[in-house]
Amino acid sequence: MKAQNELDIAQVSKLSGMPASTLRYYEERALIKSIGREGLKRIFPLSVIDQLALISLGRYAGFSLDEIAMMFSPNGRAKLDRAQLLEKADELTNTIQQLTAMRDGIVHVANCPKTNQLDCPRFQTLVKSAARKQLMEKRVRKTSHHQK
Amino acid sequence: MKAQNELDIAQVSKLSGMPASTLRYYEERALIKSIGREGLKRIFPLSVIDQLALISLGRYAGFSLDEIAMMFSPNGRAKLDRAQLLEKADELTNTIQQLTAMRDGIVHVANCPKTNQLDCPRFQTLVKSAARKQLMEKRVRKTSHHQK
DNA sequence: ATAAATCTTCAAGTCGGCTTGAGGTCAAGG
DNA sequence: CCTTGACCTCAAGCCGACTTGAAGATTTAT
Repeated sequence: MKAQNELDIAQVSKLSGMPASTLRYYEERALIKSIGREGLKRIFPLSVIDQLALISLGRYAGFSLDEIAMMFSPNGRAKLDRAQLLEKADELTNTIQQLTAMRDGIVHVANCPKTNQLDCPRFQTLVKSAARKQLMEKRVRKTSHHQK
Repeated sequence: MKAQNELDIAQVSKLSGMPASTLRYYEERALIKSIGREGLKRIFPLSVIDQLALISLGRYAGFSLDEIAMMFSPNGRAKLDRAQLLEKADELTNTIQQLTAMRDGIVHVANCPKTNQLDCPRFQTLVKSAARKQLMEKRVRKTSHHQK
């Protein structure tokens, strides 16, 4: 007895690609809201799909769930703050630059004729700049760039 | 009674910028090796500084400690495998591209005149491609691009 | 009517990379 | 000789974002 613009958790899960456990967790964290219950079962509005896509995007861009939560107004519409967005963009630019330097260094080392890479001056530079950045930025990188 | 090319943990900590607890942890994980003890106290060879820089670099590039451990031969010299390095470089290239797309999208949204960003077609595209990537790659991104 | 499927809650577990804290040991300085 | 302080060990805790599992409720299909 569900309206055609309402979804149960299984449908949301299928449409969004997220497991039901994640959806419950997100609701607990107030990132999404179910519109009611049918018996015990949550009913979500169709709009939750867009919200979830936005959440994916935010996560992907490096926002924490707390940050994302703050981007939704109490009524559930997105309220993306321009300054905040540009700040995030800047952070991404930094990260991109560093990763680029890193990648170029790695490629160089892979092709470097020196038998012991530690002796390659360019490698040393790379190592040192990475170390310096770690110190300066106290960057907490738990990044894993591998998929598998 | 320490030779001039040997360091205690406090000196290593100061030179590397890493807390002593991290150094002990790295030794436990067999990433570094102390060369002996003076009483209870660990003595490290000077070369540990280079190794730690290399470890920083590796972490920064997204290697896990396990991966890094495998990059050191039993004698402690780095043995960087060319194929492995190039693979890492490829991963970085992917990450860089995605982050770049993300940043450009964010900047666009920040400047987009539409009042409700969800209505911006470009934003929708961005959101969708992010969602698609998450599904396809099952990328486990615990990345946090923020410092603080 | 009853069994199977699907949902519910809540607590606890997982992962990686450390940090923290309690309690113990040891070398040097006063 | 004795205190101080730098070091030690080992176990436990922390973080974020979920996942897992047990036990119960409800709906749906037979």
